[in-house]
Amino acid sequence: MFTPLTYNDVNIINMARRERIPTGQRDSYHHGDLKRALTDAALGLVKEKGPKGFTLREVARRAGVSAAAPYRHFSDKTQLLAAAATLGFIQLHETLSAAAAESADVTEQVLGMGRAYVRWAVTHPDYYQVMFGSELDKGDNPELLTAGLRAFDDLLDAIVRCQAANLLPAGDPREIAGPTWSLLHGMASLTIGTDLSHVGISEDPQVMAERALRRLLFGGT
Amino acid sequence: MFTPLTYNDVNIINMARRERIPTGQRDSYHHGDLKRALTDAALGLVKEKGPKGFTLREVARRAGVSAAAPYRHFSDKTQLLAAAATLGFIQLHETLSAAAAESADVTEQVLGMGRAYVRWAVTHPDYYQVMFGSELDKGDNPELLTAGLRAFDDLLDAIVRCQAANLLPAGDPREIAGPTWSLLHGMASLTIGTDLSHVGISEDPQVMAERALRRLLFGGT
DNA sequence: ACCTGAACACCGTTCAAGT
DNA sequence: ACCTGAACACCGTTCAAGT
Repeated sequence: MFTPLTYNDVNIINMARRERIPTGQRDSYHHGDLKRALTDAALGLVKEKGPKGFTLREVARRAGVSAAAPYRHFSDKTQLLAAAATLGFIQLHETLSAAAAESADVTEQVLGMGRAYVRWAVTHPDYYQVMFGSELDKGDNPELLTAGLRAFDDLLDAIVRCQAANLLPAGDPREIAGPTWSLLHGMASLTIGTDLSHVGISEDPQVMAERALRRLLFGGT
Repeated sequence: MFTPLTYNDVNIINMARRERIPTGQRDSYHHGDLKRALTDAALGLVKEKGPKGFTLREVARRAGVSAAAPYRHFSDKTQLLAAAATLGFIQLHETLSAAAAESADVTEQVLGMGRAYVRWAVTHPDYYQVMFGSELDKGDNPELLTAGLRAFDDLLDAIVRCQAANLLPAGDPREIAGPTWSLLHGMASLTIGTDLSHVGISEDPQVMAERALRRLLFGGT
């Protein structure tokens, strides 16, 4: 709605949807899709060891390729990480829009998206850390930026629907989306880092998020 | 109030308050305080290059010592980073308690703390990233954990004062502190990562934080 | 008790050379 | 056009040896 799909998005989305080709079935990548194999391996490595244990050489090893090969497809380590983060944002976007589609009540749509946001984050902590914790230069990577914008647009759309129903004050929806996203991101990130539990807060982040959203947006009790 | 000072805290706090001794003035650390010199160098390095460019060998170099020397004082790189993060939490705590002391109105105290929180975070992005972004095992480092708890207690105390004044619902203050901290942390962290501006939100995070806190806590408009 | 020197097993990145 | 091999300048960490 706010950011139309670009040609690159379509590529990325196709990339995400194409079925996985087991890497062992090819004896050579000369005619295969090494770029894809590398992002796949990167995703697996992030899932296994977290963004901290992510190594370009190990990714190359898993793809069955020399340490120098990735440089034909990514200018450096960060760009490969950015590709992984991009796929994460696409998954998050799909999760959010699916959550919004689950109810006809616009209020319940925002709340459901809030729950879905923290649920996805805490069940995919490694992706989430790559997406937000790795000081990726989003300005440096248009595909990553667009994928992030699409996820944000889900939130924005839900807010606009509430405004249209007079359940939220009219005006620039981003003024509402900013604090909303901050709340969700903060909860997700503090939960993943176990900071909340260290401080004696053990509540389910999903119910915590819903309660807080109710107060923040609709003045609920 | 919730977590009394331990012996270690006192050490850390003294460490933070002691005046800096220029490292060049000693020809040998055999009788000096290498541990202190290392944390000083670490702080400087974090400030210059961010947590990503933080290197144990470079820290040792700056302290004028061999690459192996730090291992007499820190079991590994993470523990030195944790020492830096600990000093960050002490600074944050001092900032927050100072902010709370600026007003007699308890409502204004929480709002002022909120503003102070995001202000400190965005003016010390490198510290903030070390404190929250570097997957430091807080359970692994009691001094870090305690320093973090002390900062959190500032928030908790302010909330308790509002409860006592019947401006917030009675009950476990942590149920209110959780979402509050999440909101502030989310705003700080998205601002530092420039995610908010990428999404078209350019509002001053301090005024954004105050407005959102008003709504979240006091049902303000 | 505290530090150095040298070593080990890794990194990210570059570049000539191969096919 | 795409990949390899070898090299470079780094890391974190360990450990015998020095003072």
